[in-house]
Amino acid sequence: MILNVDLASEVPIYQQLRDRIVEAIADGVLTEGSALPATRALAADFGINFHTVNKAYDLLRQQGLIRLNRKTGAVVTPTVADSPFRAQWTARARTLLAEAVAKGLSADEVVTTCRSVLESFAPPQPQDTP
Amino acid sequence: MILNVDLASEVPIYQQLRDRIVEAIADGVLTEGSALPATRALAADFGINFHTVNKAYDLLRQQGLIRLNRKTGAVVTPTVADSPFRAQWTARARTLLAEAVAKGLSADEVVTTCRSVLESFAPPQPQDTP
DNA sequence: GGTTTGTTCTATAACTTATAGAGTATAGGC
DNA sequence: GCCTATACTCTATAAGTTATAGAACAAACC
Repeated sequence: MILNVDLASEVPIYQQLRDRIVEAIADGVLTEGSALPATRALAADFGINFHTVNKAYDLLRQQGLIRLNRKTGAVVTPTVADSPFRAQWTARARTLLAEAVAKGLSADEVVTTCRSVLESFAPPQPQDTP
Repeated sequence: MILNVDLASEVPIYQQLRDRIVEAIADGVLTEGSALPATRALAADFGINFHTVNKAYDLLRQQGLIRLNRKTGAVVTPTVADSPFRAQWTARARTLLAEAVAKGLSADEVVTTCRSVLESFAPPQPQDTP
């Protein structure tokens, strides 16, 4: 798993880590049951402090995307989008979509962009294709 | 114009203000040439410091959505989504969309939600409908 | 028992958020 | 032309956030 984190960015490192892991889950790179690297190992990889990785993992745990175990480490868990999540997600989407529209993009352009991003996710897990 | 800002939220006030104004522009509540309230007046409305409003306006100016003048105040300007904006917007959309997919929403559900949010924007300016 | 892993605690420097007051520029009235 | 109202601009400051750091603890596993 390759997580692209920019240490020079103004976006907090723990947030970038969280975002990249969420994207990896959406991508299907990380599937249910996949183990994430140990906090100390991942921190060493990026040359950052393990507390920073800890914070990213903690956000993911709060969101219900991973489970943390003493020895097992962080494991991706199956999740269901509940009603509060949907409402909060829609509110955030509203802001992002508004930004595109305010900058003059048409609704169709925006939908097309979203669809193409979504298509780049989750390559259907290899099934028997006779 | 009613801007719904939550002073108790963990989201910075200036960011909420910016987001609500962007949404008002997308909504068509604020159109090209519309004047925003004066910083001190808006600050007084919310019972916050005018510097905080200033920061929100400054973000909008950096994004090219409004223009600031000494006596005229803040005015909504026509904008065009350039290539860097599109790229950066798509990257942000990727993170948000990934979150929905990671939480188990289907691509279709997500597209439908986006489309319905987009439809709630920009009631097409009243034209002659014979 | 020792290793590996997450968890917790305290501490600290640099940056961000929000507030505050004084200063400066411009439009319009006298 | 000068004055005043208005609102942007600069500097300062307190509180909170981000990232780092070291030390220690707890549980699972070999």
